[in-house]
Amino acid sequence: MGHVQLPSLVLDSQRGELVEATVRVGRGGVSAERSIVALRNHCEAERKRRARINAHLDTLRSMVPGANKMDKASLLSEVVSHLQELKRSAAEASEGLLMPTDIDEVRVEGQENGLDVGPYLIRVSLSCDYKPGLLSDLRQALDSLHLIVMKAEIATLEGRMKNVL
Amino acid sequence: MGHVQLPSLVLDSQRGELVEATVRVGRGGVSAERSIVALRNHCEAERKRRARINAHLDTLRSMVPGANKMDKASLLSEVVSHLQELKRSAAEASEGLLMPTDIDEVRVEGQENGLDVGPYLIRVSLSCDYKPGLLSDLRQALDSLHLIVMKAEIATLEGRMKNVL
DNA sequence: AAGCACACGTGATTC
DNA sequence: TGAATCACGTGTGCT
Repeated sequence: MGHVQLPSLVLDSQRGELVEATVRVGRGGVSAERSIVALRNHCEAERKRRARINAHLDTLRSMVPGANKMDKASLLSEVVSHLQELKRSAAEASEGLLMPTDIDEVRVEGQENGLDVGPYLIRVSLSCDYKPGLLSDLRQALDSLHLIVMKAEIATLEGRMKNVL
Repeated sequence: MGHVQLPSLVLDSQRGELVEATVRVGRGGVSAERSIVALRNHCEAERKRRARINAHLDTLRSMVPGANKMDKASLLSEVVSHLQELKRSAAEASEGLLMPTDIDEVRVEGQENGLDVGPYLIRVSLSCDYKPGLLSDLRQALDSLHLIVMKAEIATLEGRMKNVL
């Protein structure tokens, strides 16, 4: 297991000086073979490794909108979220480009919240020819159904409208 | 600086047992104050922290296509690449309207109508982070300028909004 | 003081 | 064998 055991070398007590620990186990000096220089290489390599990792971590911080000055764990968590979000919106953006079409469509994907009654989420997407006042009509219909719109994406293209709520 | 210095406590040599190092510096035992339990809490907290980070790292591994069994640095590098790639494809997925994703922008392309005064057409496109009430603010601004909106295209994507009038 | 977060040096493991 | 990666315990600083 990874413990501190039989420290054959001790570092400094002053300025990064490596000192041989006076340890004699059984026969002759097993330690202090040529290790001092090897150890230096080792821990310097490790430092370089940490630098690489932290560098990538920093570039991630710069790419994620609000993630500046977040601790390492939260940053990674945020990166995961953003990655999911981008994958999702990328998928449905390429699908939204096939702007459906000549036919009008209303699709409802609901997902229960765990409670039999009470709040649950549905996702409705509709696309049709746009006409003035359509949005307020939609809003009225939503209100009459006691639905609260959490997030809306509206796109109009060439007189067609797609609406994802 | 962060070195190993004057180890007042030594761990195990066997099964996670904490042993006081017989160190007497000058006057009386400065070490072994209340440290044993505090140290336990400390290193256990640190272990939990590492667990969180590595957990997120693992979920990242599962999300990135070919990044299974990559070392930590390469994984993060790959995550950066994929994040850029997704941002790019998400941006150009909005196709006809290529949303300038990073910077806010207001562009006005005016074209005279032939008359020096009187009605003329302008085409304004703006993109910025979306916030509630932004649309009505925009409408108010337009009204105060005595502008009539002939045609509007509105698209929202990932909290960004593009607006062509 | 008491908690968290980070960088460090080092033992173990793998190729 | 060295080189490279990881997990660990610890020192240190910030709050």
